[in-house]
Amino acid sequence: MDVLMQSLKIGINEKLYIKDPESSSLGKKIVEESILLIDEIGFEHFTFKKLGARINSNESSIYRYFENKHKLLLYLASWYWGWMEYRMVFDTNGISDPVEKLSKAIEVLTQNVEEDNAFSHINEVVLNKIIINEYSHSYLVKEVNDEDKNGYFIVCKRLVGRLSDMIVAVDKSYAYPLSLASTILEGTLHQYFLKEHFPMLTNCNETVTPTQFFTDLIFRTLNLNVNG
Amino acid sequence: MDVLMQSLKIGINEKLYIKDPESSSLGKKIVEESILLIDEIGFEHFTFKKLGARINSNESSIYRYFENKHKLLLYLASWYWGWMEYRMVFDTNGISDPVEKLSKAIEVLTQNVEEDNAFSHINEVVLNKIIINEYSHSYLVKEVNDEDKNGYFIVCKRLVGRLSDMIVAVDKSYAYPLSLASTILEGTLHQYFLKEHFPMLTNCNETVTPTQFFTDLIFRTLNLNVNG
DNA sequence: TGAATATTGATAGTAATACTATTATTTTTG
DNA sequence: CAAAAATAATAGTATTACTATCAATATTCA
Repeated sequence: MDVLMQSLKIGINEKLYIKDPESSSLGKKIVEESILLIDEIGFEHFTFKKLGARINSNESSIYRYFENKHKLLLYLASWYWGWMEYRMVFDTNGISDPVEKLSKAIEVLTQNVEEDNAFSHINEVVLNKIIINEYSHSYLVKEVNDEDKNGYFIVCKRLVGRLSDMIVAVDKSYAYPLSLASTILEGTLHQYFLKEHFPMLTNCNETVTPTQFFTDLIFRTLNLNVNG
Repeated sequence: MDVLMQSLKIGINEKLYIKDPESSSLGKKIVEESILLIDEIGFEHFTFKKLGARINSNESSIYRYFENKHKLLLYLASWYWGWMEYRMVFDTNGISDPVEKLSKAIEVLTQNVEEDNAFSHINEVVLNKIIINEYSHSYLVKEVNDEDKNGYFIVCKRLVGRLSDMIVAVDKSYAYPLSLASTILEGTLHQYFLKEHFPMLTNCNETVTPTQFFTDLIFRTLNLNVNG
C-alpha cells in the first residue's frame, strides 16, 4: 500500500465506541495492543484490566473508549471488513471483464493477509488471526438481532452484497449468489482455522491455499474456465 | 425412526462427563433441560445455577455430572454429530451408486432437522438450533489443540472424513474433498443462521433450502447432473 | 501565563459467575 | 432395615464486568 494513502481512515459505526479511539494516542494504543493481547490469550480470557496493565493505563480509562470488550471486538471486526472491502474495491477497480473481476475479488478476500503500512497502529496479520479465531463470537450471540438493528454488521453485509453482485455479473442465471458469497467469506475463515488446528479436515496446507480451493470452487460452480 | 431402535445410544467420549448422564434420571433431565435452557437464553447466559433452579435440583449436583458448561456443550455437540453420522450412514447404506449415495448424504446433512423419537429425552430440533448458534463456541477457544488431543471432536472429524470419502468415490481427481466436506458441514450451519438472522445474506428462505443450494453446489463442482 | 476544561489514573465497591468444600438429607439396593 | 450412594443445602473464594468517585495531569485558549 502506498505512502500516498497515509491519511486513510476506515469508517466505523459510531455507536461501537464511546470516544473515537483514533482521536488520541491512548485510544490508538488500546486498539493496537488489544489486537495483540486477544491474539495471545484469546478473547475469552481477555479483560480490560489485563489490557490496562499491559499498556500502563487504567481499566477505567479503557471503559471511556469502549463500553465493553464485546463492542471492542465488533469495532475490530468492522475495521477488518472495512479494510477488506477497501482493498477488494481498490484492486478490482478498472477491471472490466466480470470474470477477471470476480477472480481478483476472490483472490483478495481469500489470500493470506499481509501487513499494510497505511495503518500504522494496526497489525493486519494479527488482526486477521483474531478474526479467524474470534469473529463468530461477535455475531453468535443472543442479542444479534438488536445489534444488527444498530448497524454493527453493516460493513460485512455490504461486502457480501458486493461479492454477490460480482457473481451475478458473471452469471445472471445462477440462483444462489448471496449464499455463495457468504459461504466464501465464512468458509475462508474456517479453512484457515482448520489448516491451523485441524489439518486432517482440509486440503489446505503449505502448498495448497484457500484461494486455490475457492477459486476452483467458484469457477466450477459458475462453469467458467481459468482464462475467463 | 423406528420403535425397534429404542435401545440405541449415541456413544460419547467418556472424558466429556464425570458421571454418565444417561445413567440416571437426573442426568437425563440435565441434558434434556440444558438443551431447552441454552436455546432460550443463549449459551453465554446459561449457568448451572439457572439450570438447577429450572429442574428443581442443585448447582452442585449438576457439577457431579459435568465439569463445567463448556464440557456440557461439547457433550451435546458430540451427541449431535454422532446422531447425524448415524443417520447419514443408515440412510445411505445399501446405495451402491456413488453419486446417489453422495446426494443422499448431503440431503441428510443439510436438511431441516426433525424430531427423532428414538431418543426420548433429547429434542433434536432444539438441539439443532443450539448447534447452529453455539457450535463455534465449542471449538473456537484457545484450548482447542489440547481438547482435540483428548478426542473431544472425534465424531465431527469422522463425519467430515466419511463425507470426503464419498466425494472421492464420485470423483477421484477432485483435489479438495476434505475442504469441500468441511465447507458443507460448517456452511450448512452458517446458512441456517443467516436465514434466521441475516436473510439479506443468503438465498435460502421459506422456499429455497440449504439442501438445494449445497446439492447444486456439489453437483456443479463435481460436474455431475441431477440424475447421476 | 494561568485558569478553566478535558483527559487520565487510582481506588473502592457491587453483583454475578464459576467454581470447591462440607455437611445434611434422601434414595437405592443388597 | 442398614449401609452405601446420590442428591441437596449452605457457605465460601477468586475472578469478572462493570460503576462511581475523586485525584492528578495535560491541554487550550483568553
